[in-house]
Amino acid sequence: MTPYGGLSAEHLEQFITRIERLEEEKKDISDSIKDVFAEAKSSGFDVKTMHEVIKLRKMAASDLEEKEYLLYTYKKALGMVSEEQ
Amino acid sequence: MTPYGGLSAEHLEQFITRIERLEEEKKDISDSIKDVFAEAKSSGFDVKTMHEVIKLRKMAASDLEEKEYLLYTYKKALGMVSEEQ
Amino acid sequence: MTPYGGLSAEHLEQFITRIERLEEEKKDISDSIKDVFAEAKSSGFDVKTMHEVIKLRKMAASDLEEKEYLLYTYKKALGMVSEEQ
Amino acid sequence: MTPYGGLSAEHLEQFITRIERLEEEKKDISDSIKDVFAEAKSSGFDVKTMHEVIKLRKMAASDLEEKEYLLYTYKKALGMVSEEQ
DNA sequence: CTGCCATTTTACCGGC
DNA sequence: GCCGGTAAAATGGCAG
Repeated sequence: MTPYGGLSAEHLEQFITRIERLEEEKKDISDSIKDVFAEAKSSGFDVKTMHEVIKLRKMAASDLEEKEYLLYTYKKALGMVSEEQ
Repeated sequence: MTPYGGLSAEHLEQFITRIERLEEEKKDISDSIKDVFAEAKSSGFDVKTMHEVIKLRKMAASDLEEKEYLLYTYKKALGMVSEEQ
Repeated sequence: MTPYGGLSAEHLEQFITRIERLEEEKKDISDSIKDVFAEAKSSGFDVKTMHEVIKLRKMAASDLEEKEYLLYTYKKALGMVSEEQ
Repeated sequence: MTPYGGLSAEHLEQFITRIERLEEEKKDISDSIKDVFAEAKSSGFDVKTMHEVIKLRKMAASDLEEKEYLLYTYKKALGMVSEEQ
């Protein structure tokens, strides 16, 4: 059944409103992040490098797992591991 | 003066940590938004159209006209508009 | 039957290699497309609008109407259409 | 100067046409890739795993560099590396 | 048919 | 103020 007739317009309005509210909150946080970068910059740190560091920290955590997983995947693809492994 | 000697390492760590914390919060909100869209979808609404509507609501009237006019110009140049349009 | 014993490893390697080769070609073409857009941009055209136009050309007439109608319905539900529209 | 007057319409047409042509080629390649996967599948290989393998092969190359780079980046952020490094 | 993943597109932000 | 690259969002496609 298509959402027309009954309360659909209010329904839609509610969803839209909730989303727009959340997007505002999200924007506030983005602004806070910007502020922190600005503060760091005025303390003498290089913003671009900080971005790199953060990005790499995010990646670093999962990298090791992935590397081990790569080996396992190869073996599996070639039928070199038993099922329960 | 370069930020070296003294408290720089801790300093940097603090900035990075604050930012990472904020980015987590931001991600939580993004997830919430996704949830709302999913809920709307399972209520029968079309997610893509909802995105369009939200975008339009955000856009100021003058911007809209500008955008529409530019698109029209391009379509005309490519023969994509009929006479009565 | 699992693909193991005999030539499976070479077999897999061949498939993977063929795919990776094709993906490279695909990437080259993507790059070419980017180049053309860049060229158009430096000739003074608006890239975003070009994307829109291309999308519209791809879309069949009936799909377009459908899409337009759906959007109109949502806007109406949200009070975003004036009477004369 | 805006691109209107003179040969702009033809100009635009040419750009659009070139792009559409390239997109067709790209689609052909995508189809070829799909074919290879289908062929592999009917030879008994698991498509999902193949995707994983390909993805990981792409990542494997750059992982090591990244890890070393992370350390370097930290040092740099703290002013612990000299300029020419 | 649904959910997931890849790609593409858009927006943002810092640098010049 | 513009350009470039970087990160997020959105769309589309594929497997299950």
